[in-house]
Amino acid sequence: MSDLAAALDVVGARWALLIVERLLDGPQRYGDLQRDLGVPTNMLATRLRELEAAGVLLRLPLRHNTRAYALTDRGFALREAIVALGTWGGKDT
Amino acid sequence: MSDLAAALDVVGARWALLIVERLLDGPQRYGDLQRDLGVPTNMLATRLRELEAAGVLLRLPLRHNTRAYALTDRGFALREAIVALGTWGGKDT
DNA sequence: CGGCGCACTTGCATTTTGCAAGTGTGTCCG
DNA sequence: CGGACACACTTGCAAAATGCAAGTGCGCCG
Repeated sequence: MSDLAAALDVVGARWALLIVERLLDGPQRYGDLQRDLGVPTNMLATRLRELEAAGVLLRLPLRHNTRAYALTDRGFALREAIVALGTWGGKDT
Repeated sequence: MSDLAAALDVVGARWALLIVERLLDGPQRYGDLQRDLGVPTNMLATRLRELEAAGVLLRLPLRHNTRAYALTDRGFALREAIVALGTWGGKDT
């Protein structure tokens, strides 16, 4: 399996890279991600579980039933790829 | 819609980036892509149509019922993003 | 102790993906 | 001339992913 295929296995699913992009700005709570990205709640829950299992992000308990999601080092390492893709998507030519 | 979302709209579908990666090495024929990537034939046909419509690649007729697929400039511009993702995917830490 | 906000889960409908088999067409071999 | 073949797909259907809407559990605040 190529390196690219390995990467897509982790962050190739729908919404995954958008979630990571949002977390590049710092930890976010579930409701924030949901409202900012417009992602369906069940998909968000599923992706957060997968990305946590993949070591891309982790859960920070805040209060009782409130927590934040933050990128790990591995997660922050996606910044270059995300910036490159964003740059490409922004060019209309 | 963010730049990243715009990019994923074009190359976010399954197999799309793998097809583009393969074409970075130069034009390839349908059967080559199919065998090299192991992508189902109906998905390959669909993706090639979408990527052509998006201006990422184009069809080069070779002979009778033989053609090659080659990246456009817009397609080659994905190289940086693909390399970045591949690098990320290759790191085990 | 009753209602609220937050972080989810659950139950389907819809869409996407995948497998396997079939189609059309031009070339090659006899 | 005719039949087998390679190539580039298409088609039919099953399985999996995605999406919508409503529901659940649980501390907290009044």
